[in-house]
Amino acid sequence: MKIRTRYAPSPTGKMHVGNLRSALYEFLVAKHDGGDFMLRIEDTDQERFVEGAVELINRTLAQTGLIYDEGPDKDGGVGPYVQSERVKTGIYMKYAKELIEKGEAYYCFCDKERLASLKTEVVEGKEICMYDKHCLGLSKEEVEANLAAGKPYVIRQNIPNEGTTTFVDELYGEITVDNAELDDMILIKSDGYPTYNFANVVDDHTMNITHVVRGNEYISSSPKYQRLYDAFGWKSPVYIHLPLITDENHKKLSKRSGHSSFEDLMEQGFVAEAVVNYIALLGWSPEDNREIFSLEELIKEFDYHRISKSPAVFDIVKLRWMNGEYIKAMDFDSFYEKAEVYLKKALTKDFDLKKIANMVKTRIEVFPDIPELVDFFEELPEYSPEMYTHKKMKTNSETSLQVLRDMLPILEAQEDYSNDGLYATLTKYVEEKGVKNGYVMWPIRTAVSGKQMTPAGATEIMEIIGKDETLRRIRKGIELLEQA
RNA sequence: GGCUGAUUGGUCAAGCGGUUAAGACGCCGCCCUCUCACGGCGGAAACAGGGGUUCGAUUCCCCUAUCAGCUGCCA
Repeated sequence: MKIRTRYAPSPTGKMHVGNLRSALYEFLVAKHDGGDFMLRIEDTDQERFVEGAVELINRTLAQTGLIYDEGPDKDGGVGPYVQSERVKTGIYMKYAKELIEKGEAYYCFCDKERLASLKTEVVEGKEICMYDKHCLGLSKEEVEANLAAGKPYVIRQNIPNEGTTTFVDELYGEITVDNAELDDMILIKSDGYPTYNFANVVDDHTMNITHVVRGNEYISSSPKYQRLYDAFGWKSPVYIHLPLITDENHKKLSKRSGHSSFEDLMEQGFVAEAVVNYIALLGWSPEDNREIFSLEELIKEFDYHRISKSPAVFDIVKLRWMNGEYIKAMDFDSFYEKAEVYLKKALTKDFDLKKIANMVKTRIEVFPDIPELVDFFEELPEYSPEMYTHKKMKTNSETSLQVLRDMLPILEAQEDYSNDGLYATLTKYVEEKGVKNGYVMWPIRTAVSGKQMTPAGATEIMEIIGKDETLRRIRKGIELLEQA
């Protein structure tokens, strides 16, 4: 049988790393087996609906390559399934009534006040209560009368107080709970909309979802869902509950913890492929030690049995490393395409940007790293003469001053300001003096860059900034050292 | 509080009764080198604790601790 999975987000905002990983795994579970992946918008809570959220979800899925296979669309294309649309078909109410007839659900007319009076214990600021099945005792006539009177109602699942319920998760195995622990959850709200709890079961069944892949937070309500499947006489799907992704403090990722939505990551200069690759490895590992995977390769390698059970910390440092790997692996043209805008943030003069881009390619992890790496080309920064002192190079302000003074006339006379030409000139001096390369290179590089570290050597820098600017900067260095 | 689950270096993780307990990120050192980075080599660093079961437990069971999730007419 063909595997069918779905990503079922509620449209309440941006997609966070945890959401994205759920979507990824759902996609991979299906695609690894040649199955279908669907998108279903769970918007039965009208109050929480956020304008534009559906578009955002669609865009994120498209950017990451998680293309869904089917779903209704006005234009004849493929769109997501939308629960609020399905409500109009009356499907949820129809099934809820079927449950009532079977005695697995019942009308409840209790108002807020009565429900509030049930609340007994307060834990961590939250009141805890279990519904007392008050309305289960209503006679058929009483129910009819209430209905006829137009009294607001909800439909609740009827769960016995005895016995246990068991469901099987592919990763966690058999999980059993006492029925007494299970509240008679609301299936249909008083506004006629189904709750997520009910809609997901009806939808997963009617959409022929074979593998329900979802976050760990649903594991404790799964027994209730299992009872629903059983009540309907439906075959339950394969359950795969995913471990949580947390922040560095081991707290569930939230919008407040920042920088963890896919959108934010994109803004921070990460590439989508790297993000997908990284989160694939948060909670799953391949058989071998490989870490770099394209989506295609993930599809090939992904075996859901290897998903781990314990929560994982989202480590932005490792993501940055991985992003750097992706940048290094890019061909130059596509790299330049993305790098150009950041290069131009720091450089306005007439530089050979491609040459500079090449220097920077192995030195950045995200694109926004670029400007501060190259800004000295544009303008020589203020720097301290102490920078001329370097233990290993055996340089200090005196030797540096000497080198700069010696080199100035040579560089003034130099016509060829290509990297090779300059290098030849400098090494000639090195040989004559019988010193180490760095003894000369360090002070020159310092003078022309004003920086402790640069993405290129002295001669490459000189080639970029040209003769006039080189000489200007060297004179400035001499001046600085003379004053010191 | 109750229920459910998780627990291998700082982090991601392999391991599925017998291993010198992989690998990666990060960190440190060395090499390369016109600085830094890249690349190469090496290093420090872990089975939460206690009981069992077993000839033998990181691996299986129980207890404790810690963490997390759930405990909504949210999903």
